[in-house]
Amino acid sequence: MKSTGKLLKEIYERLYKTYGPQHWWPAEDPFEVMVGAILTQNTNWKNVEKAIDNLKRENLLDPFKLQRVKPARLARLIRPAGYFNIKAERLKSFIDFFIKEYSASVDAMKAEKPEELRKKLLEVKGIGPETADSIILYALGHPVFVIDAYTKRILSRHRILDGSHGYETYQRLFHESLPADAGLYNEYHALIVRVGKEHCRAKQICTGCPLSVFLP
DNA sequence: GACCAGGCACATC
DNA sequence: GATGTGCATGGT
Repeated sequence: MKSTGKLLKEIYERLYKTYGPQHWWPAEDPFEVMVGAILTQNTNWKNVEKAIDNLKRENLLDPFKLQRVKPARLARLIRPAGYFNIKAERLKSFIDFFIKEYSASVDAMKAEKPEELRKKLLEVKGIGPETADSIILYALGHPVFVIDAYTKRILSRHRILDGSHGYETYQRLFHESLPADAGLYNEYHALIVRVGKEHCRAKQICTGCPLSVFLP
């Protein structure tokens, strides 16, 4: 019986050899990552890009401008990303937090200890564990592993961990199995999303999946 | 036309 | 603590 830690490392090696670097997060700067992290909740990234392009075109992709923009206008601009009313609210609540707590300074936010920052982010309405960790890893570069629906599905299908566990259980598994390396966590999560999109959708048998060699 | 996508909050049991 | 539901667009 192979240890889980070793298996997770082998899965990473195989994904990296198959797909190569994924160059995440696809954004120009940390603030754009934060906005994207909220907009991509349960939503295809292509739709998020359209919403972000709209904000850029209106020259609104800035904390202070977004704080001032009317909710109705914000919702209209992010419409392609879906759930636009609720996401407009979530963006607003995050931005209020970002300005109040860190004066909209990425460096100030980065100076916060990741565990403390995570707690604070989770108190912001509309930010759950995945969004918080996406911000901490992809916007700030701290080594925190991001768990998403694909991660759970893949671990479940490979009998590594069944689907009945909470977010932190999955995360702990990666943290205990891998070195605390932000570059590695960045690439691994991106690769999981890549293989998930191509081979591990909800109601799809994993045919031709590079991970099929690891199936029980 | 069904199904899905890089979740989260809230109600109810 | 588990389970169900609303939120919504755009691509396959």
